[in-house]
Amino acid sequence: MKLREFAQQLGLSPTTVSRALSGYPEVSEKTRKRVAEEASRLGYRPNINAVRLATGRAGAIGVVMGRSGEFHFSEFMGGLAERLGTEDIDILVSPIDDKDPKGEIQLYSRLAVSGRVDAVIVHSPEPNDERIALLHKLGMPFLVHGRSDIDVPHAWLDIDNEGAIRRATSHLIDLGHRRIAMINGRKGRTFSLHRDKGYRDALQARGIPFDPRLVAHGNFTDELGFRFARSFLEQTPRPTAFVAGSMMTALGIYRAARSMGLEIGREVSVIAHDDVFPYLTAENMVPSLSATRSSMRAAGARSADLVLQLLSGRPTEEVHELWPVELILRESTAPPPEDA
Amino acid sequence: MKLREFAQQLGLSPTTVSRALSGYPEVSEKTRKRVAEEASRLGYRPNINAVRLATGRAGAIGVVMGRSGEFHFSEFMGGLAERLGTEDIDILVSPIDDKDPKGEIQLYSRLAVSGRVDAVIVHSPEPNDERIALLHKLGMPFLVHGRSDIDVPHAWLDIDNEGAIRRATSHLIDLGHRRIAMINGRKGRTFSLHRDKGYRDALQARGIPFDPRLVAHGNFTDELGFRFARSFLEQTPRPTAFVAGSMMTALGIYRAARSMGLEIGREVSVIAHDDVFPYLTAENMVPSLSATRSSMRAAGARSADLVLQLLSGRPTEEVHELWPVELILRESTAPPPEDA
DNA sequence: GCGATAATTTAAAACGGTTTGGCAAAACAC
DNA sequence: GTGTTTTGCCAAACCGTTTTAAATTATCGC
Repeated sequence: MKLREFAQQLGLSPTTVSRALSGYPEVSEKTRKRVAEEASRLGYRPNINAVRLATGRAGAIGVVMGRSGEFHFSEFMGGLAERLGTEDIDILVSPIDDKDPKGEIQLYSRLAVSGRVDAVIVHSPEPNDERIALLHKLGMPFLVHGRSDIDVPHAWLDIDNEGAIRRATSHLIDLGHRRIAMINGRKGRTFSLHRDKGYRDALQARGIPFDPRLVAHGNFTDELGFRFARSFLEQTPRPTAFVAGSMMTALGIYRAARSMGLEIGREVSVIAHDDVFPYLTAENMVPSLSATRSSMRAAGARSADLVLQLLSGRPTEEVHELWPVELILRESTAPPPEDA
Repeated sequence: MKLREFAQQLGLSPTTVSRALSGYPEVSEKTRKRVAEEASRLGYRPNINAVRLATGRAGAIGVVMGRSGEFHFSEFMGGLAERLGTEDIDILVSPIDDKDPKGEIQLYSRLAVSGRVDAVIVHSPEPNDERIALLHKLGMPFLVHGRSDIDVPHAWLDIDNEGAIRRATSHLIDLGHRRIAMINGRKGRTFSLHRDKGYRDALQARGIPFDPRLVAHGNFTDELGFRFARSFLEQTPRPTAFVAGSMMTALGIYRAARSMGLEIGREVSVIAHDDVFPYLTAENMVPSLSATRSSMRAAGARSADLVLQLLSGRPTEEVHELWPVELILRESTAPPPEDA
């Protein structure tokens, strides 16, 4: 049913009906109520594409999905979708080929120009992120999940990676560890840099020299966790503790330690970052995994909120949110063995 | 820039330009080429919402995302997005609260009525799936990822769950196992039923009685894998082998076996289904995991293809695809120990 | 009860394309 | 050279809303 017919049945003009449904003040309460009732009775729904054309709004926000190791992606999306489910806003997913770094910037460009989204979310930014510069230049509203040092105003939601890793590392030092390895995320991403900084600062605060041979960067996969952990553990003296970037990395570290006959929580301590997944929990690992924790799903939900705020006019400079990260100690952390 | 202005610059009518860009035959090759060139030179792009309004097409396909344990979701989405990236079709993600089974059918209903999608993808169907009946009734094109026994024509893409599990189970029997436990997916889903059938048939073919105490159903989480495996292994006599529904389940089983001092690949054999994730690979587990394997990402990409075919008029009855599943034997499977 | 003001409602013009039906010009048959 | 097709292009109608500007009706002060 079209607006025209519907309005006719009500004995009103299309204008009034439209205003009534959109909650404009120029229509009397009585009329509004009648319109709302009849609409649900007769099942009238405005044609979404006509609305979008007329308003110039796309009614969607864009999310760019990387190709590799994005297991936290569905959690973030879940949160996003959860929050947006009640609004009339869609989520538009675009894929990006990780291997072609040029392609990504083009993709954002297309996304912005195409008018299919009202805003986009940028993930895993870099300190000087081209995408942010581009979106700002194009005037497309966007929220950064993470942060950037770039000299361009941008709204962001980030977790306190630096503080989390500083605390985790400090805790390991408190326990007596001196050789602490760090398996971090992809080089060049802001969150990796922040984590690096937290790690270094914690060491420095206790006068422990930084050893580049104990730090590795890479995607959050079980395989890299294993390979890096393995190569670190083959050094002499070997590290007595690990700080790791993800649950998958932690799985790899557990595996590596086990493959070398080392007992986690006694000979090797591990703290990893946990994004909180329903299908793999730090608490259930054996031994249970000490973790810095922050819910990816919650971040997704909040991101949706913030984007909506941006779209309804809240100034970019106001939208900065830094979330604290919990440190949860479990069995995988303990003082180093006597002989280490 | 609008079509009007663009056409004017070319000295053509909007009609001709529109046709030229859409590849209609009524326009000469020379003109078409000129239009295409100028379009990219001047950066003209049709307004997507105007196109959608005029054509009545939504230009998007819908995917409903469950809330729990959906770690394979991002892989499927990745495949989908990859294939759809080249088309002018968006992916629209809608969330569903798993706890409210009534909500899901309503969501599909809204999705279909709202006109925001041209087609939807239905996941993890049941033998008599309400959603399928609904979509058929509403005349909304849809592709089922999985299959249903329902008496309603539906296009589907499925993997041969039954055959895969039959082979896996048979292989374990060949190795000498007699007490084989099965940790399957959620009860009531077609794929779980198919796997159950494959399991039972394999047993029956060898005259091994079916023991309901060796079968469990539930979400694909590490935790459930652990709990079920643990309780099975506490039985006497205990099972000597496991067939499991997912990588996460396998992690749980590994953990359970280890927690009871049992060696996987010697005292306990395991075969799990592997959807192929970049961040967690069966080959890298210790011991490496024997698996039935089928790429979720490939299924996503192919699903996109099939949906496009449906939309361009291919009859539903023709769109049925059953994918064979590889069985890859690694270290986690071996003959049962002598004393078992 | 009248003019002024406020509260409602409406007709018509966007929004930016696609598509139908028609009309010249060019190509063809004879 | 005439009548018939075919080819290439165009004017106008249409898709279903929102929104602007104007018209109507209700309310109010006096």
